[in-house]
Amino acid sequence: MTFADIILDISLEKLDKTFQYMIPEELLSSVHPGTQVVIPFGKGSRRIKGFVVDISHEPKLDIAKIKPICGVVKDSIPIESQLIELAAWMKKNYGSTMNQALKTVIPIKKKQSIKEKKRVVFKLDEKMARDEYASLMARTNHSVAKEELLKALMEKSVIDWDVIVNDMDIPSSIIRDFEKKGFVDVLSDRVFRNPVKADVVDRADIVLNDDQSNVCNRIFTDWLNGDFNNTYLIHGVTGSGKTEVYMEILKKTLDRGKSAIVLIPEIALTYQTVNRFYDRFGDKVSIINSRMTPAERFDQFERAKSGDVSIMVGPRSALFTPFTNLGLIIIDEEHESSYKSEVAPRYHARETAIARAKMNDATVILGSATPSLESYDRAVKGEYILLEMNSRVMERPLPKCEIVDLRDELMSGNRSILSRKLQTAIDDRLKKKEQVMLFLNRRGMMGFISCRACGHVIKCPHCDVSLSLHGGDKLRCHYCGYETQKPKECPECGSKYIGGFKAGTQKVEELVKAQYPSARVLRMDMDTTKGKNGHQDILRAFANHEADILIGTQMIVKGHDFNDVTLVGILAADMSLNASDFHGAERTFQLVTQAAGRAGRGDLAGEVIIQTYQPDNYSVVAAAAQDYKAFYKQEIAYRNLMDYPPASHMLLVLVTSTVENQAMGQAQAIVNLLEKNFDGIRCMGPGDAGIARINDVYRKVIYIKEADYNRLIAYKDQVEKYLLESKEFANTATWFDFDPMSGF
DNA sequence: CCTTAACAGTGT
DNA sequence: CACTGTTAAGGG
Repeated sequence: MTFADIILDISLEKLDKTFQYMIPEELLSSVHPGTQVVIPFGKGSRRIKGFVVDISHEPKLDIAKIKPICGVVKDSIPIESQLIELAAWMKKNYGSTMNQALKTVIPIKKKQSIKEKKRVVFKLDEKMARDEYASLMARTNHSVAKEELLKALMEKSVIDWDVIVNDMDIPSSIIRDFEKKGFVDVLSDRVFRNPVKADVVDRADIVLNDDQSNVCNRIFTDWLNGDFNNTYLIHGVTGSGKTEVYMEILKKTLDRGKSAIVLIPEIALTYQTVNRFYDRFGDKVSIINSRMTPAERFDQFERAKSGDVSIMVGPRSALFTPFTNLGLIIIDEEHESSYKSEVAPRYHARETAIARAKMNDATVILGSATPSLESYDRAVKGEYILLEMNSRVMERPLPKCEIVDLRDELMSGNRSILSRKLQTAIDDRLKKKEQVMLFLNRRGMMGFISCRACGHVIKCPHCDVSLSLHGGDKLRCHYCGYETQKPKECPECGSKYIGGFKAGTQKVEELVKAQYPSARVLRMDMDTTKGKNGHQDILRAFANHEADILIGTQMIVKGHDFNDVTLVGILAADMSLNASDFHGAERTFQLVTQAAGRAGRGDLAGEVIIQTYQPDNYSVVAAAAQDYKAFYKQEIAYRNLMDYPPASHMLLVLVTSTVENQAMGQAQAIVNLLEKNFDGIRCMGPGDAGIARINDVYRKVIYIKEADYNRLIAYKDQVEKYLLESKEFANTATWFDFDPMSGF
């Protein structure tokens, strides 16, 4: 016996529960998640349409109460079907409940968001109306409400639904009654919030350079040959003009009568970026962002569904724009970790975009100056089509990069955060009235230990990632749980200058202000950007040259072009390098490359100074040379050697509990279960998570490496099944993350 | 969401 | 009593 969970109207918040129906034998093959079906509903078993969201074999209630599905709706498959299918795919591939997946994919209409304005139109002529009124009054006990409504309609033949229900205090059932009797029609027109008004500036004058037109031509040729469902990776150096390429391809997509989704990292979703799309495509473009209310976002999706707009620009969640004729998905800055969801289902926008594109025979374009290793590897293997753009627009030269060895600074007695080289360079720029950006990468720093004399970093002997400091004197590996005492002196050179690297943007700001009292300094980090537009205000102030030096974290790397910036200082490239997960080198390369790309955007040539304790590290060297291929070669060798993604896939299982040994017990039980059931499985852990305790909730992690993604799914399914059955560690919560992007 | 059933209210 | 209006619950 097979059953289907069916949802009636997904977008309605109050009706978001599913109803179970039986699938008749003959429909078994045609019913799957996403299918639209006709079902008998309610007491009279009236026929209504619904969507299948899940298939199961156990009845949830008395089998006698379960009705069978009447049939499958064949023609005109609505967009919801597709999105539900996508949700089912996400559930399977990333692990979550079907409900979580559905909520990710389809925004719920909140009660207050009555975006429909209904009008009641009177259909009776004067004579009929008077007759009806007379017969109503002639009744021994006439209905006051009906009388009132009839009278009102005789005076004014069109009345807003809201006015009748709220102001006149007449129940909606009476209007429905009138409608059934044919007295009135209920019409509804849609009013959308926040419609974009913009004029198209036809910029026919834009001429693409050779690289740019080669990329466009390649894709257009494929399209001409009817070859739409490809994934392209555009690898273009910083400043190579990827956006113009996107514009051309978008235009062609619209010409084909198709719609497009453009994903941009939230942090780059500034007024400036979005304006470029408005300028080119006017009100065919809509955007969504995280500051919008759910109702506003819902409206933008509705506009897309109705064909009102054809291009949706937004962060990860814009991927689920309900376009019925999707032809193109662009993911800009493809390597950004914000494309990975932090909540279940922990989907990656890249994979999910490819899955959605497959359903629509659509094209996916990934763009980056520093592609993720996963993507580049797939491009090298031919899974994606690699398109390179090596020249910068206007032939601007790449900035001059210099690596400064911080160990030398220490040896010469300079204990400052700023190297002597950087200090003189800043002096020089201040004199010339040019601008300086100082970049401090603090994220992902989880208390690694390094030697300030020789730069040696203490690593796990089993996992080759940095060990983290715990409780002052213990070092621990976040992957396998390996633990050791913190050494008193450097095991390499014997120096006693060994410890954590402690410096925040605030400290740097103080220092810079003290050293350059005449300079105007701006700081940009989590603290200074709390306000609604804090972000933009600071960037705008800096762009207007209201400050000479901008100090910040990753935030300053994206968004704006500052023409007067001729010096970029990267204070400690090691910070991200030694984050305790295997992405360290990749992230460092990306950050240094992107930060360096900020210099020399205008007419003046740029200079970049990279400070590091590990000047020979390939990620620093390659970034300084803006040489992605060299970096890729080194890094992929490391990943292959250690069997980290993309060489293999990884599944992270996180077990949390307020009781530490509950969490540990559950985690151990999961490992035991998997090792018993799957021969040769490679489980690491359980160990403490990177942050071992948050708000008194203990966090234990298990990592599993496996080349075959489907086997990882099988492991997850096995664990999920066990979790449903076992009650031994009831006080714990467990979730999964496939190919995690950040440490835990 | 829509339907229904049960309950409260009203005029004669 | 006959009928209408109101409200809350149920739907598989």
